[in-house]
Amino acid sequence: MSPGREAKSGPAARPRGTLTELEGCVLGIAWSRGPCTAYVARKVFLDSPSPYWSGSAGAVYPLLARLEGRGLVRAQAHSAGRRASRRFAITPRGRRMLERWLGPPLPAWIFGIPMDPLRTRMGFLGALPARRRTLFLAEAERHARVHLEAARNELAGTRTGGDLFDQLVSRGAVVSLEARLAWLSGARRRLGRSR
Amino acid sequence: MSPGREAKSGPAARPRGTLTELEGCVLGIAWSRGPCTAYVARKVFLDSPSPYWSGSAGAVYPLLARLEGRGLVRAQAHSAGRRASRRFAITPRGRRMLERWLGPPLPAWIFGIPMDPLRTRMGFLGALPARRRTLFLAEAERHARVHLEAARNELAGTRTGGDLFDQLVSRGAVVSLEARLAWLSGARRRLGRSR
DNA sequence: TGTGACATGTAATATGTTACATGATTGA
DNA sequence: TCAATCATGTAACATATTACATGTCACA
Repeated sequence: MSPGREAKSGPAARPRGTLTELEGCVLGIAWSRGPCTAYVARKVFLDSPSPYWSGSAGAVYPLLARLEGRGLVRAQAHSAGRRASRRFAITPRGRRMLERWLGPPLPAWIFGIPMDPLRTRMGFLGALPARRRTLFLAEAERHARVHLEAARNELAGTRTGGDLFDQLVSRGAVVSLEARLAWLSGARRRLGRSR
Repeated sequence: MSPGREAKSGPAARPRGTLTELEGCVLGIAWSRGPCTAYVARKVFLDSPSPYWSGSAGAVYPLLARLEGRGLVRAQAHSAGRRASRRFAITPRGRRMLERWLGPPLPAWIFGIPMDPLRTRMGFLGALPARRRTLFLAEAERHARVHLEAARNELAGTRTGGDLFDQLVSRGAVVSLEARLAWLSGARRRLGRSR
């Protein structure tokens, strides 16, 4: 009945032959964009509306060095203009690892309830005076609408030009934000009634 | 139009007077459960269907020591049976910090598109042969149904006994899993058509 | 008397963040 | 020529994970 728990991808003694989420993601970028520089990979995160990864240089450059050390990408010298640079191409081995990371099978935690900092806070909202609770929900709903709008524009953009899987990703973001907005509205009504 | 980006809570030179998500959460637990031991706080994560935090001892014990050092909780000696133990009670200062963490105002990243490892993978599904893509979606949908069922049971449980905010949290998990399931079904239909 | 669950920690480790340093390119 | 942006890194750091060590309790 209960879906159960399993070790999640993270630091400290990570099993050999696995990838962190960020590593899998960067490897996927190297696959989908073809040979690309570290900065191009960073750009994906820097431009992404999802705040989960910052795309910080301190994450991406060492990560690509790590993937190179494991033989999952290969660096090619590449001179853009006068400046030396390196392009990372996925290797056949990297390709196999990417497929394994994509699954199936997938570790169980992947399917668990995704983290949502708003939901986390909702559980402790009783610690706020009623007036601030109302403000909390109003602010959350306002921002949720803005983000939903942005995600819908993004989806419209991918419909003309992006590939099918980009569309599905954008669609996933939209439905998740729609669900959150609906949930917030429900919470506001619920709390309004029980005031 | 675009919601923009902002520094997220994380390690390295975190601004004074802020809390990580896990710290805020544990502080909230100390508030909602009243004075409680570290193990009670761990239990919340260990028993939670959300895989985001493991509730590992190595996270929670040092975290509570940190909160104590900042004067946000106070440890009371407490002998359960013969064994010495410590109960952590939230202080007035901790209470104020909790309220600040809860917001409003909240940092912008809180409202961003939540992380979803399934959505991340969807973007690279083109790297799999069509047959494995189908398996991926089938497995994902199957697990999604199981988790949704569990979340609905959880929600039913909070309706009889839990407080209002616990209900809202459970409800949030349900709508998020419903949205994900609907999205996965849509993706399966979409990929089936374009085969 | 021993086995397993409960409970409290510590140690070692990999990760990703902020902040910084540096050089190239663009354009006002 | 100066500033801003693009681009490639490195350094210091806090965090949370796994794995381990240890002790207590119930109960068979």
